[in-house]
Amino acid sequence: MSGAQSATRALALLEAVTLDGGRSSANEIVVGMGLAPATGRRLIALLVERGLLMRISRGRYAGGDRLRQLASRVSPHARLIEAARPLLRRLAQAERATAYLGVFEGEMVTYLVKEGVQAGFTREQNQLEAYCTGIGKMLLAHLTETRLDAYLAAPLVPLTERTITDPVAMRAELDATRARGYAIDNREMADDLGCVAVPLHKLRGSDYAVSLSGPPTRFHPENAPEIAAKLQQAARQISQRLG
Amino acid sequence: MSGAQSATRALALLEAVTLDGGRSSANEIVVGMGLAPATGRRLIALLVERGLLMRISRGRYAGGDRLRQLASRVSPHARLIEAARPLLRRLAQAERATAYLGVFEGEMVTYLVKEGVQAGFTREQNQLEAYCTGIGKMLLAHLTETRLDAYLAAPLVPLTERTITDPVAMRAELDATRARGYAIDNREMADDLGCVAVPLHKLRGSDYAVSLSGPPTRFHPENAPEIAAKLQQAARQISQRLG
DNA sequence: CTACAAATGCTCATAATATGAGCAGTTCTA
DNA sequence: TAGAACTGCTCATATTATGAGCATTTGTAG
Repeated sequence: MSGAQSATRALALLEAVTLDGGRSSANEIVVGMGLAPATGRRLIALLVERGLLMRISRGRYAGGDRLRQLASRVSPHARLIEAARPLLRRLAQAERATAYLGVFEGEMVTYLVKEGVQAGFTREQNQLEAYCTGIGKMLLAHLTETRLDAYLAAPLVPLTERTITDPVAMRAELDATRARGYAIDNREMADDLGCVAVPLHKLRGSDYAVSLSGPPTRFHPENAPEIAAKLQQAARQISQRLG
Repeated sequence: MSGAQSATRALALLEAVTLDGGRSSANEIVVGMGLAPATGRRLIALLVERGLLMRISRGRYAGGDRLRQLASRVSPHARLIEAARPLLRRLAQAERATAYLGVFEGEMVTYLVKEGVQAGFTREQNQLEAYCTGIGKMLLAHLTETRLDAYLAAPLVPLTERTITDPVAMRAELDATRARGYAIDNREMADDLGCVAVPLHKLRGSDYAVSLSGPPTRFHPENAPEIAAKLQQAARQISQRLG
């Protein structure tokens, strides 16, 4: 608030000109904001030089290409990732397991956060098949009917003996998952891995899920309710953090 | 360049933080730019307040939602529109006709500029069917095979007795148009309207075309070569203006 | 739970910096 | 061709940004 008057003016001008979209002349906007014409032109020249504004004709300016370049770097997940990370780290340490945050993108699961035991091949930003992971099945369970039809049109390649590859069986599994409120992966992706996942509903337009995974002896369907409860608590705290 | 130091710094910081995407701490970026920490934090606070940056966690910032909002207002056509407008106005006045600039968007033609005689129902930003206008046929003639197949899958509704509604005939017409280098609309959209259009190739990723239209007595196929020549000259000047 | 480290928020004197008026040159329009 | 609007420049003034330093909060690690 205090200080940075010229920066404040420059940003206000950037917004005003961009939102106007070249309808009014720059001078009109400048004086409309109560600025001296000379000051306004200086700031506009600066914004043009930086590519944030673009001169479209005599006295007309509009948002520039650099604005799009910068906006393309804005990750809609960034805030959620950093809100979830510390909670997932704590949970992973307490349970001596690995905690994930994932989202369904392009028919696959993207892992946005991985915290805890650093075993396995998964890394952040990795994409994995959805049908054989806890997070994947949890997210598939909340797909619309048409989206799910499209997804199940492709063959489900088995990764272990227990991978569900039959579309009918998968639909039943997803129905059960939705009814239960959490997903269970019992050695469907790897023989030495079990997993439980719970949803993080409709944050910022997408559906996310968090999971906890580890050795199948502990991450066994029998222990799933207890693990799911802890995940649900973490999910609640994450949602709370985002306000 | 001269003046506006704090604005310059704020914009540089906005770019640096956004491009970094929350990987480095804000402090690192600030000192990396040679700024005093206090100054950097002031500017970051300002950018956050304006929504251009968003705090993702302790010391971590990334591009904010307002950046996307502003970028969504950036019209990729804006520069071309204003570059073309004065030339089309001059041409329209000299020929006592109406000049248009159009682009193919969403299977239809969007009229970006209309200059000259203000008759008819067309307005800027209006979308019209492509198959019965000069600009539309010129743009269709440069579509890829698959895109044209998709376009011609929908029925061509006749607007006058002369509208081309047969897909086979339309393909022949488009081949002729491409070979000829300009499109002719001989009362295909309205009984009292003729039109000639020439392309403005691949400016900023899209294909645009400009046209001149008026009464069918003057805008008759016989006069098309002469009118097309004038349009081509205008098209050349427009391209030149964009550098 | 405790302690540590880093980020945040604040004040304040200094002088560096933005300001805006005014003029000259340019570019577009009528 | 004439006129108007945009553009680019200089310069003295004082408004305004600056950055150091300290107090507070917040998150992390042991």
